[in-house]
Amino acid sequence: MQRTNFSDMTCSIARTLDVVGEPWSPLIIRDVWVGITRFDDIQRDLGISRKVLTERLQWLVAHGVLRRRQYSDRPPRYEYELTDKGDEFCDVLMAITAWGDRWTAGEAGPPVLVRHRGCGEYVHAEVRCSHCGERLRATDVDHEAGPGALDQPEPK
Amino acid sequence: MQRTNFSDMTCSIARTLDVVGEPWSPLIIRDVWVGITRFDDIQRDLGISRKVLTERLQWLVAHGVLRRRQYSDRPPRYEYELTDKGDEFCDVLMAITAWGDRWTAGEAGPPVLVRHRGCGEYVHAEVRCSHCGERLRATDVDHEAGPGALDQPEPK
DNA sequence: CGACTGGGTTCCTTCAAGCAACTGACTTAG
DNA sequence: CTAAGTCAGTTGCTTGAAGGAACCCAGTCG
Repeated sequence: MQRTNFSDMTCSIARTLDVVGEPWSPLIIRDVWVGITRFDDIQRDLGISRKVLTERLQWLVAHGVLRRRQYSDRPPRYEYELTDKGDEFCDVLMAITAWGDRWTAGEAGPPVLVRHRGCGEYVHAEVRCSHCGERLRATDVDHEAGPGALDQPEPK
Repeated sequence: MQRTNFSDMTCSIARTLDVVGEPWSPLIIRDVWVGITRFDDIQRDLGISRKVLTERLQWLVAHGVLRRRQYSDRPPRYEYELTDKGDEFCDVLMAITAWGDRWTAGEAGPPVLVRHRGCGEYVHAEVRCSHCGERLRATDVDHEAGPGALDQPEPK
């Protein structure tokens, strides 16, 4: 874990990054999401050291993002699956994918296409207002202190 | 920067995390977004070491997420602002905020409320389909190899 | 029994973050 | 003019996390 304790910050972004703020965790969650759920398969797919994968998986399980599911009794064998908490983190992954497709894919184009089962099209994630449904851009919103804020008047 | 070269991976998530995959960069971008744009103000707000802040800022400028803007000629003084690339990363930050509000805020509730200028309500980011506008959840999409994929048949 | 699979664990090295002090450019007040 | 203050870094050292490689254990199967 990072040395700075981001979970102590009064900021949802920082607290989230405390759980998934290094690169491997989002990639592991992504792998589990697309069906790569076993230790060796994840390790092979990501090229991550077994030690770090073990630690990340334990961390993500401890933080309720993943859970282990036994898929074999003899011998006892486990795979990982997303919890609801992990499921909803995929919103973030989709937003990251959309940004990455736009700014890091270069000439080759996106490595992965996202097809929406509902409409059948290749789509990307759009961030929209939960109330009126309009596109939410950086300049469309104001930040105000919420109930969980400290007594600081400044937005964080 | 991390030792693993995530930019070499054929994966938009990994390439994005190569640029912003440690906790400080998203927090710095968030600060600049909400108007905390000067070195000392960012440093004070985040409690980050001056050394790391310098490095992160230089990195983000080099990767086109931030740019420096001179706000004083005598003495020469700079502040940081979002590029278009950085602007669009705020979509990711809004998705992170929504997830964090839901899963990390606890009893206190969200520290920051997001008010949509368009409809005036306190809202959160919803990830929706760019084509039909429906909510996009983890189980609503399929991943398929795209033009930038290697010759692997597996989704990444 | 040996080979293999699955899922780790251990040890050592390297690198990035944290801390504290320092630096340089510039301005302003006494 | 000098000293103090602001701004934006830079430097040196320590510490913790990641990477790499080897190793380990439990269990199954031929």
